[in-house]
Amino acid sequence: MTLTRASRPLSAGVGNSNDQTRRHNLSTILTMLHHGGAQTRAQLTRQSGLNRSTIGALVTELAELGLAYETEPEDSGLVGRPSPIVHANEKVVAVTVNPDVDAITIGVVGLGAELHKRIRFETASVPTVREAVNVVSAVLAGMRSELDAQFRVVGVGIAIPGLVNSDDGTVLLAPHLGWHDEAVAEPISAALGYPARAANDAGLATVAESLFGSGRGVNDLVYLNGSASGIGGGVLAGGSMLRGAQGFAGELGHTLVNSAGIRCHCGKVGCLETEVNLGRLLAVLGRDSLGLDELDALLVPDAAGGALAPEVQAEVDRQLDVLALAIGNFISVFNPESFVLGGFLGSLYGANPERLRAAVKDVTLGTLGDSVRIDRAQLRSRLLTIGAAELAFGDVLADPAGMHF
Amino acid sequence: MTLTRASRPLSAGVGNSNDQTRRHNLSTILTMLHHGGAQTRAQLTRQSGLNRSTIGALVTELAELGLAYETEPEDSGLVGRPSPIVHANEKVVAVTVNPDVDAITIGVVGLGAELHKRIRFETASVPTVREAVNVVSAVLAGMRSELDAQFRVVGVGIAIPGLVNSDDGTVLLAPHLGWHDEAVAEPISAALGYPARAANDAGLATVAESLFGSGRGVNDLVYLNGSASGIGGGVLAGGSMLRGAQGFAGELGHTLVNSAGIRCHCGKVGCLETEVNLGRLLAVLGRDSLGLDELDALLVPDAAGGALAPEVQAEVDRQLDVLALAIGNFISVFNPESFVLGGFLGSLYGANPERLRAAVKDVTLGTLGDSVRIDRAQLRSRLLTIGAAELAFGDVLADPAGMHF
DNA sequence: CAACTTTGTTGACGCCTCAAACTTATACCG
DNA sequence: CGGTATAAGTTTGAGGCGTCAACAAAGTTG
Repeated sequence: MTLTRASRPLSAGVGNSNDQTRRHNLSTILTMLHHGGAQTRAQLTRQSGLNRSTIGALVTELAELGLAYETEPEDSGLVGRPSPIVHANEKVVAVTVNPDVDAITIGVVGLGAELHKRIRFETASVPTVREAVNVVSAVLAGMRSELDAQFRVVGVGIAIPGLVNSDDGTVLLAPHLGWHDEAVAEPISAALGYPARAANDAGLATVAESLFGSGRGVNDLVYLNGSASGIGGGVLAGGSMLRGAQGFAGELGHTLVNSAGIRCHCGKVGCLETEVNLGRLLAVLGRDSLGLDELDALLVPDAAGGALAPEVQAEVDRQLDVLALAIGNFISVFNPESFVLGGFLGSLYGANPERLRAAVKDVTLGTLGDSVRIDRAQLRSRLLTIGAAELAFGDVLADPAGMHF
Repeated sequence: MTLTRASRPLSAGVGNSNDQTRRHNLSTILTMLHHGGAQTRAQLTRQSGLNRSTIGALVTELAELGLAYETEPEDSGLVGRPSPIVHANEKVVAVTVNPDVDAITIGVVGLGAELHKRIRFETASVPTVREAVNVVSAVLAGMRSELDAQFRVVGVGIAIPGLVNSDDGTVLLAPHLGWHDEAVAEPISAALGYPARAANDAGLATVAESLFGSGRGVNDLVYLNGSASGIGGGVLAGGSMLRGAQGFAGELGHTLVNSAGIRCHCGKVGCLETEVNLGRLLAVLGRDSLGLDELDALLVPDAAGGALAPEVQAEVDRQLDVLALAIGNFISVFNPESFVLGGFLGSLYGANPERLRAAVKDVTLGTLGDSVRIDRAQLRSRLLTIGAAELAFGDVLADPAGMHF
């Protein structure tokens, strides 16, 4: 069972509550198309449990709203009248913004997570909010005519490497960008003329990975991402993201793993991200910086072509053991179905999967450790763009008929 | 934002979907009465946002179902026609079972969390599942006539100090009871003839405290309970309990707090419950065992009448500092609105609240530590009984019209 | 006591989904 | 090749539910 407290008002005052039903059903169908891909009307009927007639009406309405369209039935070879295929309209797009220390990535993503376009704008130095807004404005101005002609933009999704209050799109603290207590969604929205939302990048990555990557169909998963700037994460619990009171939940890099460790920039001692750390890996590898593919080539046995140097192996194993401690904690706390490891954590895992699995079993109660899956992230470079788009799509998906373009 | 994946079938095949609406609304109103206490129809109308007429119809239906009743309006002194007061029917009850090492507590709790009856049956030794079932059967047989005459039993809720698969009511492991891999809900249901559900006690305590105790109105809270057998907990996230894939989420006592600590029975080293521990407190107090009220009397300054002995103070402060580390972790992970401390953790906190608050601030990022509240649990001895009842009430609350008695 | 205010009650209305009957498009089979 | 079976889109009517508006009821205020 799921204990839930009384939900807030059913219908916000005005309007017939059958509208609510309709809205909910439209939302469900569009979400099925967006997350599950194109499907026949017959499949939608079966999956939703709704009536044939109702699906017909709903699909027609979605088509009229320009959010979906139908194509000729495929030659399925099955007996019976063929059912037309319903697609979420990939021309309905979200603009995504992903500011980083050395670049700002801007994307255009359609329903169904179709990546139409992506532009990486390299910056000379770490951008300020104002600079980021200017870059985004400029890039979008450049493709305005194309955007207007070919697509319908429903909103902007912004993925921030830091603590974001996702209710109002304000950045509380993004250490590596040097942003703190600044409104981000609002100026971007004002500059572009589209509604904008911002959220933590790792949380968005979790969403993306759970919907379109390794976590497909999983309802309880923990995503851990390792980047040069630390470890971020996100938790999907019972099918929905853990937000927390202000939307700051999921700072998994600041879990205690070593009481004798060093002090983290967060003020605590022995945080996961001070112990499991790209910098330390680079140090034993004798490198300054490294792309993810290069890292894989150096660490993953198959790719590395033989055994690792002893000091590298030792550091890898140490980091894996520490990671296992943290994962053990998360298992006790969340009891997830699976873990998804992204960024350099994926490479680290790839370097010695058995060691991590065994270490995790060591630190979990009874048989709990056996049932939990550990996977590498799948979405790679598209991850954040797709996650940010999901943020922007939230409103259309929740109320397809309520959108006014 | 709240990203949620496509919800499962809207209507489970059969029936008009207006039924769904009606069910949902009935559920909402009954839940409001149960959790929020008796209210006038006018209040229900305002809170729910539904129409006056609709509330009228819903209340009438709930009354016909025997789940609610109306009483004469109170003399409010306000202008206008007085609105009758609607009550959840407290004669609709759940039977609760709470097996412990030295006793089995059985309760009868009505809607509105009214505790009608509670019987503590002391056992000579730690009970087996079979013995527990027998005790419950015997106790219920004794009050069968009273139960049948005065109440309507909707189900049985069982609170287990251990890992429980709440889907099928099976105990995976309850270390202190010595139960493992045993069905519990099923034999009790068979013996009593009522539907039965089982869940982890700390999780149920969380529910109870969040609905009727310190956590009223809070949507994101972490509950931590300290007992002689360890530390359990539960997490309310976004208004619903964290369950995890198999329902084992919330084992907060097994969070790492000291890498140089001792090995816990769970296999890990330096778990919260090995460091923050009633046994250690008793040791410095020179006592063997202690009731909670006695503990308060010895630890809490006001009650203790002056300063604590230095070695006691030192141990208290050490445990508080360690607890703060764990709380710091939980803040990073859950970003809760408040913490509720029950059992001996409440006394520990009471002994030096400022120290814990200060230590928590020390280990949290930026201003996050300032906004989080720390409270002692309120429900005390009624806690588990009310929590277990909530488990049994789940079905009626979710679908008031669907119950067949 | 009349005016005012709030709330319960009743019946008309619109909307939604469903079920059933009908139509269409395909495969299967002799 | 034509008839039958099957699956699915389409059309139509029915039933249920919540809203709204008008009216009735039951208090307070001046």
